[in-house]
Amino acid sequence: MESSDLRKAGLKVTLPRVKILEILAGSHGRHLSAEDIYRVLRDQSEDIGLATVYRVLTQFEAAALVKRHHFEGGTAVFELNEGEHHDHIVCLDCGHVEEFMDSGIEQRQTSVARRSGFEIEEHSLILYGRCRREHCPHRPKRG
Amino acid sequence: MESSDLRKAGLKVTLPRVKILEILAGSHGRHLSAEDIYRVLRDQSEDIGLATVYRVLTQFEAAALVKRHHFEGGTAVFELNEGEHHDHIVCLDCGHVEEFMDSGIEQRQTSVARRSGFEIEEHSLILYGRCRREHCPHRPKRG
DNA sequence: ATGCCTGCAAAGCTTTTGCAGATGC
DNA sequence: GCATCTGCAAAAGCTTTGCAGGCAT
Repeated sequence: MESSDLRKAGLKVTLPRVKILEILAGSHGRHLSAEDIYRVLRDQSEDIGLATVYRVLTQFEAAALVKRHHFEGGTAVFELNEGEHHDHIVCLDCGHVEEFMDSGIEQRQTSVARRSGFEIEEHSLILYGRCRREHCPHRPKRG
Repeated sequence: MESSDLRKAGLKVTLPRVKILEILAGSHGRHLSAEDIYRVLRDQSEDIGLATVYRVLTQFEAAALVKRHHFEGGTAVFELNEGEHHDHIVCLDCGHVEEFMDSGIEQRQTSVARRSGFEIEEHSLILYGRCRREHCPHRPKRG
């Protein structure tokens, strides 16, 4: 994920865009909100406005460079679009997010939709639960 | 769905609450936003504030009288909680919502979660597609 | 040089909250 | 009578937009 991807998407290679891509790439699968990214930028002493973060993320989404998700709680989170589709399990205690893909679920979705006379364009599947790990601090906020 | 349900939930039987229950019950499965309900109330010349609609819906949700869903677009929609669980297919053209339940999907969700070390508390599954019906006007706004 | 980008501030939209008065039980 | 409830208006939270200047190509 680099500058060439920006060019390919018809976007000029600018500092904010490159920085935001880097942050998403370095998030190790964590799903970041606009505010999260903005905070990281400030920590790096980058002079980039929150509005720009939103604008860039929206452009990235339109260019299919990132995916936007609406987990519980009003704020959207973003992750790099690595190509292969997956769904999410979110821990209600610690906010930890795990990704999964189950072709059985995908298939049944398609047939359920067809049975109802729909042609699926996309879907959103989010499981909410408890991960019960040692590191899980039973705090409801994302770390 | 009547006054007794309110009492059972520890809520006083007041005009706004009864009216809102009625509107949800009379929506024939349509999923209404707070604003939708507020509009219906105004049409009925009921002098009930939008803040009250939100408050009542939140209380109803806590009392498990209604379910809240976040379909695409920032606004939440509500439906009566009739007991049996189901998921949703939303038409991207006309906003038509169909409900479904597939025990195969439910089962696989549980096993996928267990495999990841989670215990599922709840889930959100929404399919987005095109219903392609005669009545489907290809307009993106909810009718 | 030109047109796309950005920062800032202000606005937009949905939802929540504070408060004084009203209402159910 | 007393606690709960409601209307209004104001605030809050997330996100978008207008505008004037800045930067990539």
